[in-house]
Amino acid sequence: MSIQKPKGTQDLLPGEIEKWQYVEAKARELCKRFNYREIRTPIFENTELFQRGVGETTDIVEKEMYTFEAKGDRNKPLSFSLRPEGTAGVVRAYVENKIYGEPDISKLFYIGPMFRYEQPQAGRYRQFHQFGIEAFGSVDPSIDAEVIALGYTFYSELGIQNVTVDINSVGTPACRDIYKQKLKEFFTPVKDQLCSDCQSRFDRNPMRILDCKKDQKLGEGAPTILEYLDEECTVHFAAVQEHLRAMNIPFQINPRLVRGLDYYTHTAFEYKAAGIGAIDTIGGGGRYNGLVGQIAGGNNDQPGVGLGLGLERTLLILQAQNVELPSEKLLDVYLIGLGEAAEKEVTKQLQLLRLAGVKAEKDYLGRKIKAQMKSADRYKATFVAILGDDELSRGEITVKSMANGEQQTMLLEQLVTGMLEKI
RNA sequence: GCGGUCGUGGCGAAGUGGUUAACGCAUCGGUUUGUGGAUCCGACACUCGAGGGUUCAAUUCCCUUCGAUCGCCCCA
Repeated sequence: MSIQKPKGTQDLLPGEIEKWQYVEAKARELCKRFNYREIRTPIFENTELFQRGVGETTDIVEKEMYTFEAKGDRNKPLSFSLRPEGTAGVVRAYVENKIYGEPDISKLFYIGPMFRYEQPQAGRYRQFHQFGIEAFGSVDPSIDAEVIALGYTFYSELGIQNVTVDINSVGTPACRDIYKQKLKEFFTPVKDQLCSDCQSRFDRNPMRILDCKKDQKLGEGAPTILEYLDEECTVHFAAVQEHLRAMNIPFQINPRLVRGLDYYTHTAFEYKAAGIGAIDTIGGGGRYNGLVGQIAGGNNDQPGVGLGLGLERTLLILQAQNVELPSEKLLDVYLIGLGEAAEKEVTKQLQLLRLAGVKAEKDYLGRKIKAQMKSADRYKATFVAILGDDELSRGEITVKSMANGEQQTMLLEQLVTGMLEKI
């Protein structure tokens, strides 16, 4: 058996990659309009960064990281991990490069691969790609709303329909502690009836029980976090909604929305769309006040808010909704040379055309003219230019339109300018 | 980590315990000695994911393994 790609990874081949390029170009262009600037951070980081940043007890850190040892000191080898998400690395770079020292708030975006050791299924891979943004330095609710709006705009400008935005406030750690206590009290009488997963969630993270599909009924009537938000959190959450309404971003409040990463405070949100098997979340994010300080080691704490969107999921939804992405034609002109002298001239003209910006191609398999015509047709070339000995001797070339079959003769020396006019 | 389904040429897809593994698409060649998208003709799998077992005989039965896919958990 020849070597195969690792499970859960994929080769993006010509034919498919154009869609990726289009989607990524959309992301970059959108970020320009919203004034977010690109940042590229390493694909692996010290394992500790993710342990501290993502959260020691999250599934991601507990069982989904690709961690490896590297040479360090004899006694203390270094432990690195492939990044399972984008925020921790960006926060690290923000702190390490003292970007907080700049006068304005920092608005950054990234596009790149992430890695999680999980069982693949529809819309889930071990190497997947995210487009994400992070805004550091402001607690203003309008920036929460801006982040949500950027993600929503991304989907809508790609032509994706029926994306819903769920938002919630997960408060501060202080209100969350009170709420978790109340939640435990609520579930205590029925604790034995909870599923085994939820039994363990009861102690570790009771908020997750509300997410459980099996225990929906038991969770009915449970208190919501919104009832336990303090004054500041309530005001912030209301203001985020105001700004969303002002921007005409549709949303719904989902008090049961809990995210899988520990670092969120205040705003949490998810984008959902149907069409990828059992998966409906295509992106999400939230505010993470305190995370920067935690990663910086207590100094230079700065508030932040961001999002991460799954690119595979975006493409799957585009496919599910039959969205046609604009595609570029491959060739303007296909050159056919008949005979040795003509072929040499074709090589010369090919280069001249390419230098002039014309997408041009020729045959490299020694095929007959008919086969070359077919090849030109497959490439969807707009024109075919045929050069035989007789044309060559007159210093001319025959140019044929593949759309209507019309042919005309051009002077060889005018081929480049002629093609530039036609395309 | 657990469970379901699947694995035949570039792609799609039949098939059977036994000396030629259908068919369709695509490709290549010819019909048209310099012209595509139509028709017709022809070519194209020492081989049925890999390894092992049962058998006189296995692509077809059994086991293992790898992979794909879908789902659970969780998430992008």
